[in-house]
Amino acid sequence: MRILLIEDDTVLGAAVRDQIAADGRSVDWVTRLDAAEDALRGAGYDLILLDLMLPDGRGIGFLKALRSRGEVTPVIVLTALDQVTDRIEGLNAGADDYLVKPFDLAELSARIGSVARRYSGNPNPIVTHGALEIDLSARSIHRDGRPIQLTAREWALFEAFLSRPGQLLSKAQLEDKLYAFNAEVESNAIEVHVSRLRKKLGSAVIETERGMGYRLGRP
Amino acid sequence: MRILLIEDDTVLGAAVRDQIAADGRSVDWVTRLDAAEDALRGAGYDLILLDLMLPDGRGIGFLKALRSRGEVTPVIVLTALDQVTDRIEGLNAGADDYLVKPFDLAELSARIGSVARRYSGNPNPIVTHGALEIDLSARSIHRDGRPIQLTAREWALFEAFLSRPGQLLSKAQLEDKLYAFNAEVESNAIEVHVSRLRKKLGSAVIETERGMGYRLGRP
DNA sequence: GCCAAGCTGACAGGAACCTGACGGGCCGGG
DNA sequence: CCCGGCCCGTCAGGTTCCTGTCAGCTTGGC
Repeated sequence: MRILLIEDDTVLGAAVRDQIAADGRSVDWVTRLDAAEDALRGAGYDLILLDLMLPDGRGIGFLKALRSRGEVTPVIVLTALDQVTDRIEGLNAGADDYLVKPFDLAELSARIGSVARRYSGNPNPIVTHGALEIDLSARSIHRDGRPIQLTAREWALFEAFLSRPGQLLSKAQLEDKLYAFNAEVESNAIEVHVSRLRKKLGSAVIETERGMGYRLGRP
Repeated sequence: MRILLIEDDTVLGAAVRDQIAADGRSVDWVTRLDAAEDALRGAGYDLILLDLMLPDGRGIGFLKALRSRGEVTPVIVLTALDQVTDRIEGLNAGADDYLVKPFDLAELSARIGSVARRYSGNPNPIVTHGALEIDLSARSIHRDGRPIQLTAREWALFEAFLSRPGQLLSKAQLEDKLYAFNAEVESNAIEVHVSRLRKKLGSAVIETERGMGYRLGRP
């Protein structure tokens, strides 16, 4: 498993690099986006850790450019706590996960392990859930051979359920996953997204635990 | 930490089970894949030890099926097949580690500890009470592999008993736990909820101390 | 047998949830 | 620069089903 770390803070970068190495994974560390471009040209990375605040450009634009040219390598964004809008923007741009600085290195290892399990090893990482066929790396879903298109928010929501099958997730937890911690969603946005997901995926996929939250139903 | 051991060799199985128990971890041991399926339906395992040669099917297929339905529980494969192709196959199928028989039991402990540390980020504490398996974070209860659905209030009540096993809880204490301080409950709401809980969980779970209150019965 | 305490089926009110509709914001094309 | 399409948060009206209350019954102590 090869990881590309894009981080200009030398202290944090070194700590992250050492942590990844201690987990037995291979890591390349660059501090600038142009260096990252060069590294990616060599290809072969399984995961990108991307800091959003860099000296020579905005990480968001880099991520968007990456996705727009069809790059599917999973990206975990590292962002400072106060950049709330960045976080939402990053999700729309195609990030797979977030870590808000300052983050626990053990947490980083867990997230990397999670991504690694989902994407690596298996050359064709198709997950099935009932009649649904889910390709996590391509972010596509099929049912009966027919493709189902999800929007960014819908995918993020569905992924939250997929990563913890059977787990009960409260609306507050889902809001934390979809939005910044303190981003106030003063309405029933989660309910609406669940409703839209059910319409696309089938009503039995997500179950409601009234008063407590939602969970992914057993296939 | 709950571990599911899938191993048909009774001598080796017993040795492994005893070793894990000696390490202070909880083990369930099954000898067939269909029994493993049943055990997993109850969910809540933190690690699976999987023998690849079993009487009722190939372990590889089992592991692939597990991963294809989104199960992320780490798996350590136990195999006598000391061949490169089998190792590669096992890892591609989603195994996290493997041990080639005959293996040293201390080595097994070390691998388990390693996996436990790596995945300690997503704890899934399972409490058992008699035939009930309770996952507090997922808010799910299983009995004989079958799920039991509780409402929000019923959970709050049951949690109050679980957090103080064997201790007598008066109705006033339970009311404080279930409702806001000044919420006036002028009726037998607690009695009603206890009744509903007993109907779902079994009548022996909660005992009545006439004139005093309720307590969680001995399993 | 009598009374207090607890149990449980039934029910109505309302909190929680669902969903169709709408408009603002963003983006790409013309 | 304008226009159309899409995504997404908000809102309102309808629906579901949780839950407190009550009444009648059972249980247990004396």
